[in-house]
Amino acid sequence: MTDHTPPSLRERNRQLARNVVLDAAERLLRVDGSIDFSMRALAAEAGVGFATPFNHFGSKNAIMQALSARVIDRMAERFRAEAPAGDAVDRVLAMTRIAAALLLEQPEVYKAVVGSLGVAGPSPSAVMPKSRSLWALALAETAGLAGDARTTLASHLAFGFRGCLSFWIAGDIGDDDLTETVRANATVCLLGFVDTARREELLASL
Amino acid sequence: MTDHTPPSLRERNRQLARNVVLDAAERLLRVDGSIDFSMRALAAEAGVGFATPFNHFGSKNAIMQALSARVIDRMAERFRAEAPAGDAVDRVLAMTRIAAALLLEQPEVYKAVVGSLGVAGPSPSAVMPKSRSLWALALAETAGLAGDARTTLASHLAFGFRGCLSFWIAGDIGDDDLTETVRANATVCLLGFVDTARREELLASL
DNA sequence: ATTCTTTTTATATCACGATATAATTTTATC
DNA sequence: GATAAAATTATATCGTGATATAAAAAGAAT
Repeated sequence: MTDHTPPSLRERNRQLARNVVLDAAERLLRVDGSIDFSMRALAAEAGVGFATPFNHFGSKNAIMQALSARVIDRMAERFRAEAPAGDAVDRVLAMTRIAAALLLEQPEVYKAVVGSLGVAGPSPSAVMPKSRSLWALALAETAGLAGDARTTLASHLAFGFRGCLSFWIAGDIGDDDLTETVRANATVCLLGFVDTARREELLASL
Repeated sequence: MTDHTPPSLRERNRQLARNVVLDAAERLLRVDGSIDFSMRALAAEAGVGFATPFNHFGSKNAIMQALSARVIDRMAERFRAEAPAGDAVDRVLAMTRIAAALLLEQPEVYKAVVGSLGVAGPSPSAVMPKSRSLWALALAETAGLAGDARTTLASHLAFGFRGCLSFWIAGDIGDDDLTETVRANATVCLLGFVDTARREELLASL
């Protein structure tokens, strides 16, 4: 599946230049706390010409979407590193905690980054497959769920999480409430797929 | 609670002018199918000065958010008109159908409108209370659910629905799949709160 | 080394969203 | 009706994202 052909020098520099731009964008988001940095400032911060970020990504929003993909990668990375014990329920709840903790490390930055996904674009954003596989990772190869719910459940965990983030970004959910909200949301999704004893426990946690 | 003081002539004209702008924005969204109309074109379409929409709403995005509120109002309006029979489960599923049908009447328009909610703004968007009360309306005064789940469930139905819309807007969910997706999502949320017989029926519908 | 191709750059230009200002019109009060 | 207050307007201006163009630099191929 993965491509093992050695990347050419051109391709290597290309990826390097892309990361230079993305890192610079993240720095500017960090200091401004908002998406309101100019493409001229970005080019200057990255140490490249004004047109280069456009050549690589096509638009400012595409840069934000590329940053979004890195956010999901970081969540999966942390989840794998932590390797939470327990069944599928425990792992999903751990994922909500890990994901929320990451977002809350730099709320303004990640609000701007994740918020860039909700806008209509010319082509599918391809973020849904990434997000779904994040939750499939939490559900993977673990007991504790009824039926073959894992495939469909991953999607709906992704939907619910995304919805929580939308309201968080809009300011309707405060930073202090995010962790609890995403945990409760995942709990509601899981509730229909666990056995009776576990169900009582989860219900009580709502 | 509601204010019954007679609106002054000033206030009446103010509301009128706001609606003139919003209607014009909706027309432009209809013909362009995207948010890429200029504020100059909007002012011309509305028959007002260039600065007037800014005076009323403050920004282009605030205009889109005002349109979003009208969308939710329309969903509630249609739900009340249809007054679906059945218990809470039936009513929630009916709401998903009604909401999706409305959005699919003008997909491009509503993608642009709803998409404007996902961006970080200076103040809370106040859309979450509206959205939550929409789902509370579907759940209201109806049997079929365990515990006092209604209050919290309304929130999580709103989260899940919002998440589905985000992926729909991003193009990851096609128009053809929206109705089924939001139905399945609400079903997952409801699954943990219904009795055994109903649960089997809902599970089979996934 | 030299050529050829691709990429990056500087520069100019465009329409846009947003704001400030002052003139004008509309509404409320006496 | 005259006057004060408030809202709306036209106009000018600013920095922005995005694009086009041609020059410069970098890499690949012979």
